[in-house]
Amino acid sequence: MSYLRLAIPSPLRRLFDYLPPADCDTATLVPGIRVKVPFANRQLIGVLIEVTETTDVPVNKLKPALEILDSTPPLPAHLLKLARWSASYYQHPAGEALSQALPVLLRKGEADNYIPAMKWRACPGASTNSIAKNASKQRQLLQWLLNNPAGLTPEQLKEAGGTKATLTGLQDKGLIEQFTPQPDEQADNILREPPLTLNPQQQTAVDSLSEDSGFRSVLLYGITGSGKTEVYLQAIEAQLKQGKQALVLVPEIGLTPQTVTRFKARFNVSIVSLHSNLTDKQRLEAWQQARAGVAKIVIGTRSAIFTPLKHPGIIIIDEEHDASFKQQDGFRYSARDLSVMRAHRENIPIVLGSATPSIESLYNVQQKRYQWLQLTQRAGDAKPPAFELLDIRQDNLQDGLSPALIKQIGGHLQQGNQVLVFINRRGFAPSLMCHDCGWIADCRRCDAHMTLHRSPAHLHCHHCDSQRPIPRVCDSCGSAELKPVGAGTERTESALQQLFPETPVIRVDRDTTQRKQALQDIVDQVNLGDPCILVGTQMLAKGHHFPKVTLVAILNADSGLFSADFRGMERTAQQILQVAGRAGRAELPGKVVMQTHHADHPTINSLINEGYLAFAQQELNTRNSANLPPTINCIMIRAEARYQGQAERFLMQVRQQFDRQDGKPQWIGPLPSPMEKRAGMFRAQLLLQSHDRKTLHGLVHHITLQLEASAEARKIRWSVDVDPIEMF
DNA sequence: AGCACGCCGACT
DNA sequence: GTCGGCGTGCTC
Repeated sequence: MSYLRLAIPSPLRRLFDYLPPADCDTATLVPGIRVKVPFANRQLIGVLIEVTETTDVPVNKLKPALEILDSTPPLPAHLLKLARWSASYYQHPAGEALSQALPVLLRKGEADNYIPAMKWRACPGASTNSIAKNASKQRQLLQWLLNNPAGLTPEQLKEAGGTKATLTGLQDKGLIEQFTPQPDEQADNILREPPLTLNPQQQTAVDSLSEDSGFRSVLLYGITGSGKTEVYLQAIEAQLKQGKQALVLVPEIGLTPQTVTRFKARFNVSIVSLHSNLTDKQRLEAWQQARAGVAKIVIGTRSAIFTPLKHPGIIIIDEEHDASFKQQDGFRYSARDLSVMRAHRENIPIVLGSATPSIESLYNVQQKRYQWLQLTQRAGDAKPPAFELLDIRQDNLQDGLSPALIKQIGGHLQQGNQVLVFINRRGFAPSLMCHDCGWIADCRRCDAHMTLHRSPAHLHCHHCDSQRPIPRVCDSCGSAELKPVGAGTERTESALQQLFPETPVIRVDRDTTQRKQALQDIVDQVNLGDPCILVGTQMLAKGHHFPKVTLVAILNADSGLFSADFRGMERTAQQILQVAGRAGRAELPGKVVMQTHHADHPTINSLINEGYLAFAQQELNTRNSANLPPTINCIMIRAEARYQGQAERFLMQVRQQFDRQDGKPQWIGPLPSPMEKRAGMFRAQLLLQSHDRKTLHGLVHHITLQLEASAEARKIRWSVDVDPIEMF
């Protein structure tokens, strides 16, 4: 008798055996296919791990599977293996990890039958001359098709302004036709526009990535404006010429239409972008096109790491330091680290690119695990920005702005330039305080103050999203003297608008860019070039170029300096350089002014005087001597529970049960999380560290299996975070 | 994680 | 009377 051993999407860390469905020839079943099964009182989609002849479960407990959903596995064998490996590395139940590697529709049991989409192309010998002069739409569309001999999808034509009527019109004239693209067909001209000329450093990088020597992991350090993207494009070009595909991962906010446009402008091949507002159906189709080899370039965020490629050629991780490559809940994998593993297994090169590489990746270079490539020259005559630390200890700040800064902003505006003001806080003010008794409006579900918003007016907790009206009087003493304390983007915006009434002040944060096109409209408006002040958060720091900005002001440069998280310093440095990178492009020299209470802080000074690499080396030394990652391996066990102390007590029991007291691995905690109460739950954490990864992982594997079986552990929510990047 | 079962409080 | 709050148990 044969049994089906399946991975089921449930939090249980084991496989489940089933009887084959009636009249099923088990000899034809391949690992990786999906099987619909009854599980408790519902139906789930499992993935076949193996067909076995034995089972440890009493045979009368086995249920028959309901349906075999695939004849061939949706996920190719090597990705199935990668997904299983990552489940074990990140200590997550295999069934859930496997399920997350599939597009949503396949998880739900949808058929995996890929019908290649028909494309349009111009008929041989077609020319715009045979179109009537007044049929400008048809003329335009035919010209566009003539420029794209590889053909265009109906979606692409719609984007270009093609309607059903224009297409049928052209088809009736025998000028265009529909055809089924062949997956492996090689476009004659891969390039749509000629590549840019490379400087020697870029050339070295492209050459190194194009040589045909299989797996290589490369850290590409490229300062802002040094042309990293051009290196990516030409490295991809080399792969496309060999009929291979490229996978490009970008941070969550990096996947903008402009990013994709740049790739589409360069290449005459099918490019799919797995952005967040695709429907599940579109996502599945894009995934299938990549697997079939039709889509030559796949651009996506973290989850795109499991996209199958028929002819893998290269993987690129842009802004590799970005935290969004690590999933922060559930299956806590790092797409960046997994992609190195994937490239290794597929024997292809991988590029990790950044102007501010993570300390881990720099360490990997020093350990000779990654190859080092650098781009240190800016294109054209662009000069790096000049930094100034503005000591605000003695200053009377006006809505968070020092007099010296206001003066400088005025100066740059007067010269007809633009100013960017960076403040990493949304809302009007981070708190609302009673002037008479000191009471502060707090969130009822979190250990946090409520943020005051003015448009629309309300109190908002940025940790649990709860909202309430602004109280008219103090909760504690009844006084009406409630004062906003501190400044966020809204307050900075209104203060600057009052100071510079003639100049448009444009706020860019999550609240002003909710509408789909909003950010793009702002970028377009700013790049018209008229003087203006941009006020914004993170959003301003990534990806967008503002050539006319000559002054970047960072209002709270200190914010991450004394963070509870040891990565605070690294984050701060990366953020400063990211924002600074917005200024001083092209012919206009840029200046970065940072307001600080710690103008003599040695780390900040070394960052701005000696540069990022010198800073990073110091940081790495500090980490090394303090026994912190990346020189040591970490696993965090977190817990959250309804009552105070409950999570901490639970973790204390875990430690007592599993700490062998021999000092390896090292236990730190349990401790309440830095914000103990969040969204109504009390949280605690227990950290395990060791230089010996095998021992560490072995112990935690043992712990998770024990916890899963324990009745005590079922009363609270616990999770395991391997290689955590947020320490709370 | 879901989902059902089951046992107590406040509603039409 | 019963609707629904969440503790407990189970998943081949």
